[in-house]
Amino acid sequence: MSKVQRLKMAKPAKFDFIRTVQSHGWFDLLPFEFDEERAKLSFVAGSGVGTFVKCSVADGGETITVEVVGDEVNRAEIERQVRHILRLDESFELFYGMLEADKVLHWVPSRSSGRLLRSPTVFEDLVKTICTTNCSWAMTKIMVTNLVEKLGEPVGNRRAFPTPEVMASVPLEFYKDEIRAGYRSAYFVELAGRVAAGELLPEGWLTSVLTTAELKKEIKQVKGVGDYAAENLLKLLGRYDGLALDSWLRAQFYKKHCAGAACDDKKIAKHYHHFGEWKGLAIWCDMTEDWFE
DNA sequence: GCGTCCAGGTCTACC
DNA sequence: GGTAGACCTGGACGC
Repeated sequence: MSKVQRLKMAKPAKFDFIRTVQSHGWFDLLPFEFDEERAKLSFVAGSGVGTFVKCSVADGGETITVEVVGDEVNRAEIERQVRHILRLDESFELFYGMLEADKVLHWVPSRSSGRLLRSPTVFEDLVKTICTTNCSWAMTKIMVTNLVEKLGEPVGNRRAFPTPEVMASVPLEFYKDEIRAGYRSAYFVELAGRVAAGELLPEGWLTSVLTTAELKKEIKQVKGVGDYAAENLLKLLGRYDGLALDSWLRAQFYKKHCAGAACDDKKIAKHYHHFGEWKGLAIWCDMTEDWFE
Protein backbone atom coordinates (compact mmCIF):
# COMPACT_ATOMS: atom_id res chain seq x y z
CA MET A 1 0.00 0.00 0.00
CA SER A 2 1.57 3.29 -1.09
CA LYS A 3 1.69 6.30 1.18
CA VAL A 4 -0.60 9.26 0.55
CA GLN A 5 0.75 12.73 1.22
CA ARG A 6 -1.18 15.98 1.06
CA LEU A 7 0.31 19.35 0.22
CA LYS A 8 -1.17 22.82 0.23
CA MET A 9 0.21 25.43 -2.11
CA ALA A 10 -0.38 29.17 -2.24
CA LYS A 11 -2.59 30.44 -5.07
CA PRO A 12 -1.67 33.47 -7.18
CA ALA A 13 -3.95 36.50 -6.80
CA LYS A 14 -5.47 36.11 -10.27
CA PHE A 15 -6.02 32.41 -10.78
CA ASP A 16 -8.89 30.24 -11.99
CA PHE A 17 -8.22 26.52 -11.58
CA ILE A 18 -10.83 25.23 -14.07
CA ARG A 19 -9.95 27.80 -16.73
CA THR A 20 -6.28 26.90 -16.35
CA VAL A 21 -6.83 23.15 -16.55
CA GLN A 22 -9.22 23.39 -19.50
CA SER A 23 -7.36 26.23 -21.20
CA HIS A 24 -6.60 23.95 -24.17
CA GLY A 25 -6.76 20.26 -25.08
CA TRP A 26 -3.84 19.00 -22.96
CA PHE A 27 -6.05 18.03 -19.97
CA ASP A 28 -7.65 15.45 -22.27
CA LEU A 29 -4.33 13.77 -23.15
CA LEU A 30 -2.74 11.05 -20.98
CA PRO A 31 -1.17 10.96 -18.45
CA PHE A 32 -3.46 13.91 -17.57
CA GLU A 33 -6.96 12.91 -16.53
CA PHE A 34 -9.55 15.44 -15.45
CA ASP A 35 -12.46 14.48 -13.22
CA GLU A 36 -14.93 17.20 -14.12
CA GLU A 37 -17.41 16.30 -11.38
CA ARG A 38 -14.78 16.59 -8.63
CA ALA A 39 -12.80 19.26 -10.50
CA LYS A 40 -9.65 17.26 -9.92
CA LEU A 41 -6.71 17.01 -12.32
CA SER A 42 -4.63 13.85 -12.07
CA PHE A 43 -1.26 13.17 -13.63
CA VAL A 44 1.89 11.12 -13.17
CA ALA A 45 4.98 12.99 -12.06
CA GLY A 46 8.62 12.22 -11.52
CA SER A 47 9.03 11.72 -7.77
CA GLY A 48 12.37 13.47 -7.68
CA VAL A 49 14.07 10.29 -6.48
CA GLY A 50 14.12 8.34 -9.75
CA THR A 51 10.60 6.91 -9.61
CA PHE A 52 7.13 8.09 -10.59
CA VAL A 53 4.16 9.00 -8.41
CA LYS A 54 0.48 9.67 -8.94
CA CYS A 55 -0.61 13.24 -8.25
CA SER A 56 -3.99 14.90 -8.19
CA VAL A 57 -4.51 18.63 -7.94
CA ALA A 58 -7.66 20.53 -6.96
CA ASP A 59 -8.77 24.00 -5.99
CA GLY A 60 -8.88 24.08 -2.21
CA GLY A 61 -10.36 27.55 -1.88
CA GLU A 62 -7.60 29.66 -0.37
CA THR A 63 -4.96 27.20 -1.55
CA ILE A 64 -4.27 24.58 -4.18
CA THR A 65 -4.38 21.09 -2.73
CA VAL A 66 -2.14 18.33 -4.00
CA GLU A 67 -2.45 14.62 -3.20
CA VAL A 68 0.58 12.46 -3.91
CA VAL A 69 0.50 8.66 -3.91
CA GLY A 70 3.90 7.00 -3.71
CA ASP A 71 6.40 5.64 -1.22
CA GLU A 72 9.35 7.86 -2.01
CA VAL A 73 8.48 11.46 -2.66
CA ASN A 74 10.56 14.59 -2.88
CA ARG A 75 7.92 17.12 -1.85
CA ALA A 76 9.87 20.08 -3.23
CA GLU A 77 10.07 18.42 -6.64
CA ILE A 78 6.33 17.70 -6.70
CA GLU A 79 5.61 21.32 -5.76
CA ARG A 80 7.94 22.50 -8.52
CA GLN A 81 6.08 20.41 -11.08
CA VAL A 82 2.65 21.60 -9.93
CA ARG A 83 3.89 25.20 -10.11
CA HIS A 84 5.15 24.44 -13.61
CA ILE A 85 2.04 22.79 -15.07
CA LEU A 86 -0.32 25.42 -13.60
CA ARG A 87 2.16 28.27 -14.27
CA LEU A 88 1.77 29.55 -10.70
CA ASP A 89 4.94 31.66 -10.93
CA GLU A 90 4.10 33.35 -14.22
CA SER A 91 2.98 36.97 -14.08
CA PHE A 92 0.10 38.06 -16.32
CA GLU A 93 -0.08 41.61 -14.91
CA LEU A 94 1.19 43.26 -18.11
CA PHE A 95 -1.21 41.24 -20.26
CA TYR A 96 -4.18 41.92 -18.01
CA GLY A 97 -3.27 45.60 -17.77
CA MET A 98 -3.25 45.81 -21.56
CA LEU A 99 -6.71 44.25 -21.75
CA GLU A 100 -8.54 46.28 -19.08
CA ALA A 101 -9.68 48.82 -21.66
CA ASP A 102 -9.84 46.47 -24.63
CA LYS A 103 -13.23 46.41 -26.35
CA VAL A 104 -13.09 42.70 -27.17
CA LEU A 105 -10.86 41.09 -24.54
CA HIS A 106 -11.77 43.15 -21.43
CA TRP A 107 -13.31 39.99 -19.93
CA VAL A 108 -9.96 38.15 -19.75
CA PRO A 109 -8.53 39.79 -16.55
CA SER A 110 -11.79 39.56 -14.62
CA ARG A 111 -12.06 35.85 -15.40
CA SER A 112 -8.36 35.21 -14.78
CA SER A 113 -7.99 33.55 -18.18
CA GLY A 114 -4.80 33.03 -20.14
CA ARG A 115 -2.89 30.45 -18.13
CA LEU A 116 -2.21 27.55 -20.52
CA LEU A 117 -1.83 24.14 -18.91
CA ARG A 118 1.46 22.43 -19.66
CA SER A 119 3.02 19.03 -19.10
CA PRO A 120 5.59 18.37 -16.35
CA THR A 121 8.39 18.42 -18.94
CA VAL A 122 9.10 20.37 -22.14
CA PHE A 123 9.96 17.06 -23.82
CA GLU A 124 6.43 15.80 -23.18
CA ASP A 125 4.93 19.04 -24.52
CA LEU A 126 7.15 18.81 -27.59
CA VAL A 127 6.14 15.23 -28.41
CA LYS A 128 2.46 16.00 -27.83
CA THR A 129 2.68 19.08 -30.05
CA ILE A 130 4.12 16.98 -32.90
CA CYS A 131 1.18 14.61 -32.34
CA THR A 132 -1.21 17.50 -33.09
CA THR A 133 0.23 18.22 -36.52
CA ASN A 134 -1.65 17.36 -39.71
CA CYS A 135 -4.30 15.21 -38.08
CA SER A 136 -7.60 15.36 -36.24
CA TRP A 137 -7.77 15.72 -32.46
CA ALA A 138 -9.05 12.13 -32.32
CA MET A 139 -5.84 10.99 -34.02
CA THR A 140 -3.73 13.07 -31.62
CA LYS A 141 -5.42 11.30 -28.70
CA ILE A 142 -4.79 7.88 -30.26
CA MET A 143 -1.07 8.58 -30.71
CA VAL A 144 -0.56 10.03 -27.22
CA THR A 145 -2.59 7.24 -25.60
CA ASN A 146 -0.52 4.63 -27.43
CA LEU A 147 2.74 6.31 -26.36
CA VAL A 148 1.69 6.29 -22.71
CA GLU A 149 0.01 2.87 -22.67
CA LYS A 150 2.75 1.07 -24.61
CA LEU A 151 5.92 2.84 -23.46
CA GLY A 152 5.07 4.58 -20.19
CA GLU A 153 6.32 3.31 -16.82
CA PRO A 154 3.45 1.70 -14.85
CA VAL A 155 2.53 3.64 -11.69
CA GLY A 156 -0.27 1.78 -9.88
CA ASN A 157 -3.21 1.75 -12.25
CA ARG A 158 -1.71 4.59 -14.31
CA ARG A 159 1.31 5.11 -16.54
CA ALA A 160 3.82 7.91 -16.88
CA PHE A 161 4.63 9.65 -20.13
CA PRO A 162 7.57 7.74 -21.68
CA THR A 163 11.04 9.10 -21.03
CA PRO A 164 13.34 10.06 -23.93
CA GLU A 165 15.47 7.01 -23.09
CA VAL A 166 12.54 4.60 -23.41
CA MET A 167 11.32 6.30 -26.58
CA ALA A 168 14.83 6.06 -28.03
CA SER A 169 14.99 2.34 -27.27
CA VAL A 170 12.24 1.26 -29.69
CA PRO A 171 12.60 1.06 -33.48
CA LEU A 172 10.90 3.04 -36.22
CA GLU A 173 8.49 0.17 -36.94
CA PHE A 174 7.18 0.33 -33.37
CA TYR A 175 6.05 3.93 -33.90
CA LYS A 176 4.45 3.02 -37.22
CA ASP A 177 2.76 -0.22 -36.16
CA GLU A 178 1.99 0.33 -32.47
CA ILE A 179 1.80 4.09 -31.98
CA ARG A 180 0.14 4.65 -35.39
CA ALA A 181 2.31 7.73 -35.85
CA GLY A 182 2.72 7.29 -39.60
CA TYR A 183 5.33 9.58 -41.17
CA ARG A 184 5.90 11.20 -37.74
CA SER A 185 7.59 7.97 -36.60
CA ALA A 186 11.00 9.00 -37.94
CA TYR A 187 10.65 12.34 -36.15
CA PHE A 188 10.08 10.61 -32.80
CA VAL A 189 13.01 8.24 -33.28
CA GLU A 190 15.36 11.13 -34.07
CA LEU A 191 14.02 13.45 -31.34
CA ALA A 192 14.13 10.83 -28.59
CA GLY A 193 17.61 9.74 -29.65
CA ARG A 194 18.99 13.28 -29.55
CA VAL A 195 17.41 14.06 -26.16
CA ALA A 196 18.46 10.73 -24.62
CA ALA A 197 22.02 11.31 -25.84
CA GLY A 198 22.08 14.76 -24.26
CA GLU A 199 22.55 16.36 -27.66
CA LEU A 200 19.26 18.28 -27.41
CA LEU A 201 18.03 19.78 -24.13
CA PRO A 202 14.37 20.88 -24.44
CA GLU A 203 14.14 21.65 -20.69
CA GLY A 204 16.79 24.31 -21.21
CA TRP A 205 14.41 26.25 -23.45
CA LEU A 206 12.50 27.31 -20.33
CA THR A 207 15.40 29.48 -19.18
CA SER A 208 16.98 30.24 -22.55
CA VAL A 209 18.46 33.70 -22.95
CA LEU A 210 17.85 33.62 -26.70
CA THR A 211 15.34 36.00 -28.25
CA THR A 212 12.04 34.39 -29.17
CA ALA A 213 12.97 34.51 -32.87
CA GLU A 214 16.29 32.77 -32.15
CA LEU A 215 14.65 30.19 -29.92
CA LYS A 216 11.97 29.52 -32.53
CA LYS A 217 14.71 28.88 -35.07
CA GLU A 218 16.37 26.43 -32.67
CA ILE A 219 13.08 24.62 -31.93
CA LYS A 220 12.38 24.34 -35.66
CA GLN A 221 15.61 22.36 -36.02
CA VAL A 222 13.61 19.48 -34.54
CA LYS A 223 12.24 17.43 -37.44
CA GLY A 224 8.46 17.59 -37.58
CA VAL A 225 8.34 21.02 -35.99
CA GLY A 226 7.31 23.85 -38.30
CA ASP A 227 5.91 27.31 -37.67
CA TYR A 228 2.70 26.18 -35.95
CA ALA A 229 4.37 23.60 -33.70
CA ALA A 230 7.25 25.90 -32.74
CA GLU A 231 4.94 28.80 -31.88
CA ASN A 232 2.62 26.50 -29.94
CA LEU A 233 5.55 25.20 -27.90
CA LEU A 234 6.81 28.75 -27.37
CA LYS A 235 3.43 29.63 -25.86
CA LEU A 236 3.87 26.75 -23.43
CA LEU A 237 7.34 28.08 -22.62
CA GLY A 238 5.77 31.44 -21.76
CA ARG A 239 6.57 33.32 -24.95
CA TYR A 240 3.47 34.55 -26.71
CA ASP A 241 4.89 36.50 -29.69
CA GLY A 242 3.70 33.91 -32.25
CA LEU A 243 0.07 33.20 -33.17
CA ALA A 244 0.58 29.43 -33.72
CA LEU A 245 -2.05 29.43 -36.45
CA ASP A 246 -3.52 26.06 -37.28
CA SER A 247 -6.65 25.12 -39.20
CA TRP A 248 -8.82 25.23 -36.06
CA LEU A 249 -7.63 28.69 -35.01
CA ARG A 250 -8.04 30.02 -38.55
CA ALA A 251 -11.58 28.62 -38.80
CA GLN A 252 -12.51 30.21 -35.47
CA PHE A 253 -11.12 33.58 -36.60
CA TYR A 254 -13.04 33.43 -39.89
CA LYS A 255 -16.23 32.69 -37.97
CA LYS A 256 -15.79 35.43 -35.38
CA HIS A 257 -14.20 38.24 -37.36
CA CYS A 258 -14.83 37.56 -41.08
CA ALA A 259 -18.47 36.41 -41.09
CA GLY A 260 -17.29 32.91 -41.94
CA ALA A 261 -15.27 33.87 -44.99
CA ALA A 262 -11.63 32.79 -45.23
CA CYS A 263 -8.95 35.47 -45.16
CA ASP A 264 -5.19 35.74 -45.44
CA ASP A 265 -2.95 34.93 -42.43
CA LYS A 266 -1.57 38.45 -42.77
CA LYS A 267 -5.01 39.85 -41.93
CA ILE A 268 -5.12 37.71 -38.79
CA ALA A 269 -1.63 38.89 -37.81
CA LYS A 270 -2.65 42.51 -38.37
CA HIS A 271 -5.75 42.04 -36.20
CA TYR A 272 -3.65 41.09 -33.16
CA HIS A 273 -0.55 43.13 -33.97
CA HIS A 274 -1.22 45.75 -31.27
CA PHE A 275 -0.94 43.13 -28.53
CA GLY A 276 2.78 42.92 -29.28
CA GLU A 277 4.55 40.13 -27.42
CA TRP A 278 1.21 38.96 -26.02
CA LYS A 279 -0.56 38.47 -29.35
CA GLY A 280 -0.35 34.67 -29.24
CA LEU A 281 -2.22 34.65 -25.93
CA ALA A 282 -4.63 37.34 -27.11
CA ILE A 283 -5.78 35.30 -30.12
CA TRP A 284 -6.14 32.18 -27.98
CA CYS A 285 -8.30 33.98 -25.41
CA ASP A 286 -10.33 35.59 -28.19
CA MET A 287 -10.98 32.29 -29.96
CA THR A 288 -11.88 30.38 -26.79
CA GLU A 289 -14.07 33.04 -25.14
CA ASP A 290 -17.20 30.90 -25.28
CA TRP A 291 -15.58 27.72 -23.94
CA PHE A 292 -16.71 28.34 -20.37
CA GLU A 293 -20.08 29.93 -21.05
C1' DG B 1 -18.50 -1.23 -49.46
C1' DC B 2 -15.72 2.09 -51.74
C1' DG B 3 -13.57 6.49 -52.92
C1' DT B 4 -12.59 11.10 -51.53
C1' DC B 5 -11.72 14.71 -48.42
C1' DC B 6 -9.88 16.67 -44.43
C1' DA B 7 -7.96 17.39 -39.83
C1' DG B 8 -5.07 21.78 -34.29
C1' DG B 9 1.28 20.82 -40.87
C1' DT B 10 5.93 19.77 -42.29
C1' DC B 11 9.53 18.54 -45.43
C1' DT B 12 11.93 18.60 -49.71
C1' DA B 13 12.83 19.90 -54.28
C1' DC B 14 12.62 23.35 -57.34
C1' DC B 15 12.29 27.96 -59.17
C1' DG C 1 11.52 33.44 -50.20
C1' DG C 2 7.80 31.29 -52.22
C1' DT C 3 5.31 27.25 -54.04
C1' DA C 4 3.90 22.39 -55.30
C1' DG C 5 3.52 17.83 -54.10
C1' DA C 6 4.09 14.02 -51.01
C1' DC C 7 3.31 12.23 -46.60
C1' DC C 8 0.39 8.53 -42.38
C1' DT C 9 -3.90 7.94 -40.26
C1' DG C 10 -8.79 7.42 -39.35
C1' DG C 11 -13.33 9.49 -39.29
C1' DA C 12 -16.99 11.77 -41.98
C1' DC C 13 -19.39 11.99 -45.98
C1' DG C 14 -21.45 10.97 -50.51
C1' DC C 15 -22.59 7.56 -53.70
